[in-house]
Amino acid sequence: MASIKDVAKQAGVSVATVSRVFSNEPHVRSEVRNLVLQVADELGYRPNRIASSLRKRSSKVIGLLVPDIRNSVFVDIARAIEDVANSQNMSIFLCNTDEDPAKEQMYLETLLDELVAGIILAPTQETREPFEFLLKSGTPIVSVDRRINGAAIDCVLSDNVQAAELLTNQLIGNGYTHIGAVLGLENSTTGRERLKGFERALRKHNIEIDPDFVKFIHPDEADSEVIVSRWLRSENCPNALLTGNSRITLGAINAITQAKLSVPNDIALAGFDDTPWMPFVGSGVTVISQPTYDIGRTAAELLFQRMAEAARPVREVVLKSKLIERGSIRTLRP
Amino acid sequence: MASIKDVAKQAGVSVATVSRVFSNEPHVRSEVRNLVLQVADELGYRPNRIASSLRKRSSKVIGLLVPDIRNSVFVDIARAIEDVANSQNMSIFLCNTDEDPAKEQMYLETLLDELVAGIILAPTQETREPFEFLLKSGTPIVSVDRRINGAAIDCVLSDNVQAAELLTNQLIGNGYTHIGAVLGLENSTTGRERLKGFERALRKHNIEIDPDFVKFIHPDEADSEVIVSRWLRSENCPNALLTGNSRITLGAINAITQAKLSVPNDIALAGFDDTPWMPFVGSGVTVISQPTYDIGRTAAELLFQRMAEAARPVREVVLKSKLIERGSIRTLRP
DNA sequence: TTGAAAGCGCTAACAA
DNA sequence: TTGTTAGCGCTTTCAA
Repeated sequence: MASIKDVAKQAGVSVATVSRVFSNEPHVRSEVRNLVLQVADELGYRPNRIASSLRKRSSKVIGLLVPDIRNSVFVDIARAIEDVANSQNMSIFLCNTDEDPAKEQMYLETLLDELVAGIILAPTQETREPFEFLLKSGTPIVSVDRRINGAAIDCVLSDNVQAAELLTNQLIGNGYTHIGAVLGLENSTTGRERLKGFERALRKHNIEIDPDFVKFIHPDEADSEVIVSRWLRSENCPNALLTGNSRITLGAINAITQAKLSVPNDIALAGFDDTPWMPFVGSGVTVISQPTYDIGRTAAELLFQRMAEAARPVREVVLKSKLIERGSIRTLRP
Repeated sequence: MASIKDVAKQAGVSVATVSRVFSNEPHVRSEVRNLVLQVADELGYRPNRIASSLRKRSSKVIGLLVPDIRNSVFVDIARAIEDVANSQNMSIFLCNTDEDPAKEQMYLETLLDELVAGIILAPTQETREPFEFLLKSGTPIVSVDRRINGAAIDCVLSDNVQAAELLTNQLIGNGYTHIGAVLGLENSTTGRERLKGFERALRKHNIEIDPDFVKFIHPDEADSEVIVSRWLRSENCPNALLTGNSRITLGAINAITQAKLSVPNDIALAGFDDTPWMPFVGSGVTVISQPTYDIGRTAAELLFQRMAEAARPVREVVLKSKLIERGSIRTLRP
């Protein structure tokens, strides 16, 4: 593998000049630049990114931490970030935290050891304390989907409170008052804010909030199925369900199907997150569609802006979700 | 940030000794080792991975190239690889190629520039030639889901021919003879092998193969919808569909729904790739379930084995898919 | 079992 | 506009 020295020697210039050519620095005679480029091409030279990173104390890589890339929201966000990074000739480290603070911490430390140029994360916790070492490191950070309270970092998320209220109103408007909510973990922004929206809608309509009808779970099919199955077997069973993400929705549908019940005849369903298949399960599921790709793209753009200018004012971008009405809520006759 | 020098000075040993401690080399007195560890802890020292990579000419990162992480197969594979990598204290670079050889080439070069320890890729092409530079680099490589012909590299895929034959037989066995196949790109292993299985099944049952009923597309909803819509409007319309992945399946369902037709009454459907939602679209979709997570895990394991022993014999692992019968094929009365 | 020292390939300050 | 040179932080001979 040819190094910068080989190119310099072969072209009869110094290594500094070769470095300047490949860093697109202006002060190089175009004659010299062309010669260097030609020689580099002949030798098959490519700059060693690791050496460059060591010297500059920053790599051309950004770290991405998500709970689980298999979640439709996070895979869209990841794809968007990768697209933006790619356009800037940068790569991304993919890290799944599984909502586990210890795993998250381990990954963050590794990312710092790798001298990443920046980090985008969906934090597993909302308090500032576990991220203190990260913030102190000075590495540019953007949080997505969730906030870190009291941390002056850029943040991109969707309007969870409003969205949950919208979804709940959709149920209430169709005559439902016994609504069970199955949400993601309570100590995350999304879980908490969606609860807030849910409760706000109920309160505005003077519907009593039954604490048994609100469950926070590890946001996947399995736990969702367990909770919903239990509800379906109980005497005091909700007649409508609010689900906190697409996997929770699927778990709920599974439980309903296994109980030989059907949506929307026996129970109404309104969920978070649109996916390509939501139109086709049953008679379609009414959902909140988050602008997932835009969230990722915006987060990446904010990160690059911060990398370019560390002192710029911190921004929090809240993107609008929209309600997509389909066939999972029938109107209840009073 | 404390460096190895700081630790050495503070502990009264040489940097070599500190290096040995953190590389878990045996020849260090345990007394000295403990002292170094303690001092390192006090100073908050963590080895700089970039410096280590430069010196060792190999990083603790493996590159992963997939067509699109949003594809359910590849996201599972990616997750599995990440799990294995994580257990070895390594990170992964995520790269989406979009089935574009130029993008793939660009990423591969970047990965080499980053001195990755290994690469796992689902190649966009089957010929050896575009990967010549990669093979020459000596970087450990494993291909997943697809082969590179004539390249002596480890490879993990599923039994595409058999699976396609199984799926086609399922349709034929229920009385269908006008079967349209919508498959992924022809120049990939999966596309080609699945066609082979499809044709073999037809041939064994003496059913004529209509070339108009075989389409290779960019494997996503949009193109699938276009093809299937066109078929549905034509006079010579298939009465059953074989779809090459979950997104193609979704596109087909979309086209069928828009044509006011239904599965399985008007048209039968059998597809590749099981997803959590396949049981719930319509009366469930009969599919081939590939062992996606296992494919990824196996690929990562082969890669680590090759990293440990460059000269070991090349392995090709073919994992079994299974047919999952659901409600998308009704039996045709003759 | 330990240390001294060379050097991985690059960037950037400084000098010319 | 170009070159010289000193490291970035680590690993790895080689010698002790």
